[in-house]
Amino acid sequence: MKTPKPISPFRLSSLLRLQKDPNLALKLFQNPNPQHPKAHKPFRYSLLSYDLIVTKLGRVKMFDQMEQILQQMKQETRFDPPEILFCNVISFYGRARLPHRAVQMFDQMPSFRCQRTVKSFNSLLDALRRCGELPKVREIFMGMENYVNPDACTYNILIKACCVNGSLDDAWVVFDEMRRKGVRPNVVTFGTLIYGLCVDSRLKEAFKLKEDMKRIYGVKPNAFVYTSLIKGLCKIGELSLAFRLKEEMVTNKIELDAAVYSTLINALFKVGRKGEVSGNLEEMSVYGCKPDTVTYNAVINGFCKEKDFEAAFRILDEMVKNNCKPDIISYNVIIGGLCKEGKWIEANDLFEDLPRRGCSPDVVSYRTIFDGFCSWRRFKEAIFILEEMVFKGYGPYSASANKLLVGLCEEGNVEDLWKALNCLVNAKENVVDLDTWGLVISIVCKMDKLSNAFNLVDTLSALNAVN
DNA sequence: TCGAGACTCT
Repeated sequence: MKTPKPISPFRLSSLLRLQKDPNLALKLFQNPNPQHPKAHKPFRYSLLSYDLIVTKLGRVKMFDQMEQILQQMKQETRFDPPEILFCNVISFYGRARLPHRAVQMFDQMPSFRCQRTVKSFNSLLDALRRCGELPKVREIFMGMENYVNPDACTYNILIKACCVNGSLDDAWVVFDEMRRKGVRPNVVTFGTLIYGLCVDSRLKEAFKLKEDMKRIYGVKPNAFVYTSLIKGLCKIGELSLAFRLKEEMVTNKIELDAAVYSTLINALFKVGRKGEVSGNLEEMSVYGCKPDTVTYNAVINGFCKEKDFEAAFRILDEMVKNNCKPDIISYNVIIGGLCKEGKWIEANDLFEDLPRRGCSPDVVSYRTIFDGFCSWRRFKEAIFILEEMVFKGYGPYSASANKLLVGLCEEGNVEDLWKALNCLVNAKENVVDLDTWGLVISIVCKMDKLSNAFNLVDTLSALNAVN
């Protein structure tokens, strides 16, 4: 058999682009020519292939492997890596809540022969904002003017930080400073401010700003601005005004997107107008926007609230058919709905089927199914789940844990009570309230030998140590 | 994926 031709650096990039599995992509990158072991000169990796593999690894949080590739890239002398690559790495760390590593990457950039502009500063600011490191955001912003000129993006990040923090007044201070420094606010600036106002239910001000942005600043509102306003109107039950706003988008030739419809569909279900949902879904295709996972999730949620699980499962099938992958939220909604109705067998079936469906349960899935078992007094099943979730580092809702303990006390089931307590000791935070403790102690003392009461004291001190 | 949103659980 003929040995295949060795892979060229150019070909490696296209193969990396096609490879969806990050582990396989990494293997491919590390050993592009398994058929030609060491017979050739060192492989001349292109900058593009570095960029592709770093992005792939960063997206799935394979940070150790990503750092290794970065070190390898540092040794390359044939090119200087572009700033955007590091901006991406910084933002991966921000999304993964690893502020230290974001700062580290920023600090190391010069050693990669890469100059830092306002873009890297912005990436770092946003990463720190996501991690809630607001004092650090402030500190870096104060210092950055010695190196670069803050741009609109910089101020937008600061405004966002204020809005998320619930301090809209501070957001206005930043907005004023932005204008004083001669930086023109753009559509993101206004979008962020309007979003903040809507979340705070200050709709009057939000609508005024929408007018001002056009009239005074010459910035046209976009779909993002409209969605915030529509959501704000839905929240106060003004659905007809919300729909009128959607019509205004059509009149003003602002492209409708799935988010607008997800918001409206969610609101329709909430006020019991589910009959209008399918009409809206049809209208979406008229405007050329396809429902996405969030839209479908809103529909699934609506059906579950109506206890129409058949319809909910039908939507799951429809998603698959329309090439729209259900995510963990889609499943959590159904599992939660089933649990609420006492259909814990069906809920557990779906829960256990998650891996086969290509979705791993998250902390919400565990808490939901655990609460379902506790509410319907399926204590054996609950303890089984509790063991698994604590092992994974997830903790239950406090109310569910208390339901379990109280239930076991009522049943006088000291053995299972013991098991549950041992699990809860290993949970990250103390979720058992004082009244429940009192009950547990009195039951154990009454039911069991004194020795267990001593053990219980040990358990209690272990919990206190955790606290 | 240098900056903004819509869907689940508290």
